[in-house]
Formats: sequence, structure tokens, C-alpha cells
Amino acid sequence: MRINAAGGRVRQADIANLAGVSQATVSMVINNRGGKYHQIGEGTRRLVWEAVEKLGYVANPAARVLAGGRNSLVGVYTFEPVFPVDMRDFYLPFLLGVEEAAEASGLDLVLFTSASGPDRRRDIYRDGVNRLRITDGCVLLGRGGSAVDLARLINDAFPFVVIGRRDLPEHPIACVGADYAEATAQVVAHLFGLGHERIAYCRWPDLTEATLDREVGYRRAHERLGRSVDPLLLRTVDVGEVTPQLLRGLLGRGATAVIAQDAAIAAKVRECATLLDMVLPDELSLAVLGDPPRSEASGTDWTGFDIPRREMGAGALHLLLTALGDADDYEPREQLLPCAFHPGTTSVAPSKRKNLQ
Amino acid sequence: MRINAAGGRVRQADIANLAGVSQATVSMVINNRGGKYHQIGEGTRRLVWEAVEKLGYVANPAARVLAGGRNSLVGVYTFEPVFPVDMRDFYLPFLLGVEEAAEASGLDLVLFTSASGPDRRRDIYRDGVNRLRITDGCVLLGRGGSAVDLARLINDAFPFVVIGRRDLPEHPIACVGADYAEATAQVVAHLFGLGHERIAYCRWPDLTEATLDREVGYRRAHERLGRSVDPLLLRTVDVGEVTPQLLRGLLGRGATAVIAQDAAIAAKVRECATLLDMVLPDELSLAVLGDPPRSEASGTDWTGFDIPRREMGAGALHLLLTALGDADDYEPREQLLPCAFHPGTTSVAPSKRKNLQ
DNA sequence: CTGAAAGCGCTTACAG
DNA sequence: CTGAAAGCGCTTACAG
Repeated sequence: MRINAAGGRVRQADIANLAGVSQATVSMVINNRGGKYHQIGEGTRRLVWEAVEKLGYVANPAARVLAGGRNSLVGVYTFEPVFPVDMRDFYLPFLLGVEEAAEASGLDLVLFTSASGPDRRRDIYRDGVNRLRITDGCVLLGRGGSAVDLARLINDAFPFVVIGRRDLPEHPIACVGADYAEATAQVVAHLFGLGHERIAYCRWPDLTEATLDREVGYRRAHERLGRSVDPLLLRTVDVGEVTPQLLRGLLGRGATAVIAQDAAIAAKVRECATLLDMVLPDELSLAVLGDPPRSEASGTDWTGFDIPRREMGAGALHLLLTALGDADDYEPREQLLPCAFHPGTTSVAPSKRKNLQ
Repeated sequence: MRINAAGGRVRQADIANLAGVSQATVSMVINNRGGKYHQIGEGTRRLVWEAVEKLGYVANPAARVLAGGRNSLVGVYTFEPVFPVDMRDFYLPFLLGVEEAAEASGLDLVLFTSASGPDRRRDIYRDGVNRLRITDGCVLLGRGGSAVDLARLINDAFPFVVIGRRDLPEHPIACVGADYAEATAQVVAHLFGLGHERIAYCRWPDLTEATLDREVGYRRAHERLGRSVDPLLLRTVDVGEVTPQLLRGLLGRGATAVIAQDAAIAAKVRECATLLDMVLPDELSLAVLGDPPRSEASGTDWTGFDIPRREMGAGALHLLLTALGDADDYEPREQLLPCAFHPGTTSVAPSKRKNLQ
């Protein structure tokens, strides 16, 4: 490294020496500050730049940050270990969106990989310390995210935005979600439009917003057409519980279409249908509520919708920026992005199917 | 964020106040320094940690770095904008490797996305500032990487490791590369083993280590078997220059197998072969020197080798750690990882082919 | 075992 | 138009 007299890195002080000006002046010149205090002469400017070039000066960003306040570091924190490759496929687009937006705003991203302990579980608070604080603010990602941790972050007045709609009983939370309710309603409406009368829905057993919102959409679509939801067609299942018997039950109840919350369930339903010797999609229409990860899509062009993951990532970063901007009168907001409906090839108008009894 | 009396971020001074100790003691406790000077009592330790927890203190990384400490922040810097999706596909595994290793070492990752200017060109040094310095050290990734920038980093005594073999005239550089020479030699040897006598090679026109190393391997494999390289079979081409005429030239020169540096060229060669009504792979064996990105593989199981991208990423991080460890007698090292040979289905024993004149 | 102090290299009021 | 000084929040000798 370029060395000054003292054998250290070249500092503004060295430039000041060589140029015969004060250190403050060097700073002003380098940052091109024209503040009301410092009007710096052309001659001085040149002197300073010459010295800079001669000594090969480079500002120390740490010092700069320390003296200046913000550090232009924004964090990305994932609640679950991100390594299982499937998960990666799923989360990556969010990350890309965040990154794009960060790049556009001149921010660097901190990936909190260290946050997971030896057990690979993740906690924001470990040893009572919130590492996220090295950043100006964070984007939070993933299914986990205990309400306790979130409440604590709010308590700490730490700026953050959650990707995915999130409701916290007490506190309003800034989040950017996908409008699953409306997107689901659209899928259901599409099936109704094709002529299906009885549409089954297999949802997850969890109680997250993502699951509940979709059910809301399923019900909403029925309401809009003045139809009532048959409770026996609305099933709460784990993938493992999807069996030919289950499917037979739905068919027996008159279902001509099955909507699955995710691709794993959808694939399982299809498998069962095949076991029952059904011809797809003619004898059974299928739909999935969201874009399946590559590994599970397996070439099928499912009826469903695309989650605007990239846009959600970018939106989260932007929301975070406004939070950082006017820290004072900032009101946590929920922002819902529309999902693009995708007709796909797994659903068609219902036809007669053979009797399964 | 937790606010102290002065309305600012919580600092060590606030902890010191609350715990009734000096700021220096807080620093020692937090960094768990047992230096010969400071033996700190268990009681004091507890008091400090309690205060830390109560106020939600987190060290300011900039200040820490400035004062000479470590950060547990490691940077990842990509020379090219990473956004074109193909590029992503290519770079992602490296990143995963780095992340895995970082996670295992309790380090967080800083993605320098801001490094690219408005023109989306990337420079480490912009406005005379090297932002990388907020980290303890960096992993550098990508094809760009001007020798000037690298030399400057070395001059600055900034710890870094390059992914991909890199030779700098003057300075030794720490890098983790793939052993392209040996991997290429293996591909050639495989083709010789199948009975091919004359093997053409289409390389890129650039002069990067990645390109030169592969050519070395091509030549080495010939030497080992006591064969000489026919200069007319070793072609330097852009994708655009791969034409049926080119291929005809190679065939006319007796080639029964063509090795392409990348999948784009390989695909083009195959296309040309098809135009010449050749039956593949019987009449022409093909190989690619590296695993093609998903988008270009297009279902073909190319003869070639797998670049150990993930391992390279992890290796780079580990090398960086040793560099950070004994900063004193640290000697920049080059580390080459073997590539796994992959027989594939695009090459077989040569057979008679029809005369193309 | 602990505190007071210097210093890391900057930026930014403030005083001329 | 420019300089002297304070302060950002830490770490690390040094002095007790």
C-alpha cells in the first residue's frame, strides 16, 4: 500500500501536508462539498487532487461511515436455513428483487448467514444480541419468524420489512405480500368459468397468513357467485394424507376440479387420479395456488398464478427505504402485490367421467 | 432502534453507565479479551452482559474496524453485474459455497451490489473509495477484475481471495481455481482412449487463465501420448465464427472429435454437423470443457467435466480465513481443485463417416 | 482486577 | 475562502 512518512496508510492528513492546506479542506475537496461554509478556490482544489494522485490516497470507508452516520448497509435475514436446494429455488427470486433494488439505491447487502446456531435453527436474538443492528435496516424473509421476535424488533425500534403478508395482534407491521386471496379467487373463478360446479380445495394445516388468505380467496369466489362452500370439499391435509381414498371422497362429493395449495399436494392428487384410472385433465381439472419450485413443477404447466417474488423483494427494499427516510412520522404499511393468473394446461371444461363406484 | 438518553443509538458508553464500569471494560467483556492487562471478574462480566441485553447493544462495525478490530463481516464482490440470469445460474453455486463456509465460521456476508455505478460497470475503486474495506476481507468473483484493481488491492494490503486461477505478473495472488489443464487433458485422453486420432479444439479468443489453462491441457494430453498437436485443429473462435465451413475444414483435416471450450460453441458445432447431414455421435464426437449453464445444456449430456463451483466458493472463504488469521507470515497461495470427469453421451468410438467432399 | 486516555481517519459545525 | 477543533464509537496500550 502507498505508505506515508509514518509508515502507515495514506490519510487525508498526508494530503493536507503535501498540498499545504488543512485536513478539513482536503475532506471538502474530495467530497466536493460546496456547503455554505466552504467555498474552495480552484487553485486549492487542484493542489489537493494533485497530492491525492501523487500519494495514491483512498478514503477509509469505515472512518467515513463513523463520522457520517448511515452506513448504507441493508440486511437480509432468512428465518429458515436457506440451504435445502428447493428452498433456494423458492427464495432466490425474492433475493434478486432485493438486490436489484439495493443496487439501484447504492446500498450494500448483508446476508445474515451467521445467524443460525450450531443446530441450524435461526434466531435474531442470540446471546441477547441482535446482530441485525450492524445494518441500517433489514428485510425479513421466510416462514418462521416468531411473533415474539418481531415484537421485540418493533420494541427496539429497529427498521424492518417482512416479505409476505404478516399480521401481528398488537403491532402494525411493515410487509410486502402477494394478494393470495384475490389470486386464489381468480383461480376458482376460472374453474367456475370453465363450467365446474363443485371445486375441491386441499389446503395446508398451518395457520399462517399465506394459508388463511388463500382459503379466504376460495370462499370469496364462491360468495361472489352466490354459491356456498361445501365443507366436505374444503380439506385440510398434509401431503402424506393425500390418498386415493381422499380423492375418491372428493369425487363422490361431486368434485370435478381439485385445487391444491402447493405443487407437492397437486402432484400427489394427480398420482392418485392416475391410480384411479382417470384421464387428465379431461376427467379432473387441477390447479396449484402459486408457482411451484422448479424441482416440483417437473414439466407440468399447472393452472395457477405466479407469485411476484422479484417484485416483492424490490418492494420490500423500497418500503424499508421510506422507513429509513422519514424515521419520524413513519407508519408501518402493508403492501399487497397482485399475482398474475396463469391458465396452464391442467384444467379444462369438465366432461363426463366414468363412475367410480 | 433502542435509543439512549441522548436520543442516539446505544453505545458502549451507555452500557458502561448502566453497568457502572468503564467503557474500556465494556469493550473487553464484549470481545472476551483476556489480555494480560485485563482480567475481568465474573461479576463485572455479568453486569456488562445484563446491560447489553437490557439496552439491546450491538457494536458499530465501522467504529470497530476503524479502531483496529475485526468485524466478522466478509465481502463478496462480483466484477460483472450479476443480473443476466444465465450469469446467475453460473455464479450462484460459487456463492452458495461461500455462504456455507461463512455460516460454518460464524461470519456474515456482505454483497457489494452498490459497487456498480450508474453505468452498471463495476469498479472496486470509485470516487477513490474502496468500500470493500468495511469487511475483514473479500472473495472476488467473475471474469473482469482488471490487473490494475487487483494490484491496487495488494498495495493496500487488503485481504482478498479470487475465485478462479489468476496470475499477476508482479504479485502472487491468493486464488482458488479449478484445474482446467488437467481436466481438459482428461477429456482429450478419454477421446484418444475411445480411438480418436485427431481431435479438434475450438477455444475462445481471450487470454484469460481459464482459456489458456485449457489449451495447456489439450497440448499436455497430446504430449503424454507422444503425439503432436496439429495447429490446424486448434482453432481460436468466437461463437459466431463457428460455421459449416469451419467444421468441414476440421473434418477435412481428419478430425473425428471436436472439443469446444463452452456449450455455446459446442451447440453451434452440433448444429453445423447436422447441416452436413452427419449422424451424431457416431460420425462426430463432441465434448465441452466445463458444465454448461442450465439454459445452454438443453438436455444434452455432454462429455466433459464438472467445475467444482461450490467447493471453490468454500475453498476461497477458507483461504481468506487463513489470510486473516496469520496476517503476518501469510503467503498468498494458489489452490487448484480437481474437476470430476463426466463421460456423457456425446462421444463414442469413431466410425467411418461418409466422404464430405 | 479496572479506569483514564490516546488514537483509528474521517465529517461537520464553528470561528475567522 | 480556509483552519482549528470536536466528535463519530470503538480498541488498545498504559497506569494504577
